[in-house]
Amino acid sequence: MDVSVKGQYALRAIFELCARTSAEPMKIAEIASRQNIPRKFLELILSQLKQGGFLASRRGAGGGYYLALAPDRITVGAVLRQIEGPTSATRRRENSNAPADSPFPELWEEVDRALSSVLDRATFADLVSRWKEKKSREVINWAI
Amino acid sequence: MDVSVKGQYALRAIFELCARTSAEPMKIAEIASRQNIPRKFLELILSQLKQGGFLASRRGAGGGYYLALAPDRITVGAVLRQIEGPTSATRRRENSNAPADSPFPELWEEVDRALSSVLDRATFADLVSRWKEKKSREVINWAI
DNA sequence: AATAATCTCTAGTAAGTCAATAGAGATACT
DNA sequence: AGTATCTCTATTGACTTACTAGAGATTATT
Repeated sequence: MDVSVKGQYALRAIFELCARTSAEPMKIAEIASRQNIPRKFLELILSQLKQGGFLASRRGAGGGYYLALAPDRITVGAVLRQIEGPTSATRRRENSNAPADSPFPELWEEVDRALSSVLDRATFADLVSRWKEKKSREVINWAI
Repeated sequence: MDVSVKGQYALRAIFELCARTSAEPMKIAEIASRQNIPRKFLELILSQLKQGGFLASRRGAGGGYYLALAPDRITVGAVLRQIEGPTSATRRRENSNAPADSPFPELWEEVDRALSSVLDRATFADLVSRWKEKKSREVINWAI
């Protein structure tokens, strides 16, 4: 399971937007600096996320990107599929010069199911709430 | 979960050796032709699998590669780690410019556990037996 | 001992992908 | 009008991947 840097940037960008309380558009430059992502690179990524229906945007002064879906409707798996293209299992099936009766295709399907059971269940609402909870626990520890 | 072509070749090569009944060394050229793998490329792969302790070899006439471990002691996960290098989770942790308190590391650990629960449990003994079973079912269907 | 068969080792390479950058263009607000 | 912002197309340098070449080392056979 390799997540490209681009994919990680995409996840962090969406997380940033989900963690915001306000629904105001957020500037590319602000997301970039808060998440430490090269700004011009992030532009490409956000536009791809908009294509995928995860984000929407407004141009001009006061513009920026905002969520097109509620955080509990966005999963990590869906975002990665949008950014990283067709799942590896699909690609594997396409140009395989393996003997027709190899035992591996079934194994790859098992792998995909296992992966999907994690990634397609993980919504950004979950991530945000788990993250907030964790932060509050840390604060408590500091107090001790 | 991307398995490189090299990794797939490695799996197919080991599978070929595990599916053999005889313990005689098998020539690189024979594995290559039976599994449809470029011969010179396979040489590199087999030598790497030998480094990893999965295979052993004998040179000269009548030489070839043979298993260094019983099929039920070789897992798909172990082979892939040997061929593809350090697991992606490890690499991710190394050069991450993400904010320190991002929620993703935990998710990646979950992913790795899910993946490992499939790949580190899948032995080549399993693969071979499932494959033989499947082949026999096919023969029965032909007879109908 | 000679020969042939086989693995082994070091290099090299063409094509592709990845991460990032550049800069001009379109749109929206004030 | 002027400025702030997203949008689109192209380009680039570094790296990786899949593969090839060829000489060298070892073993079996005759």
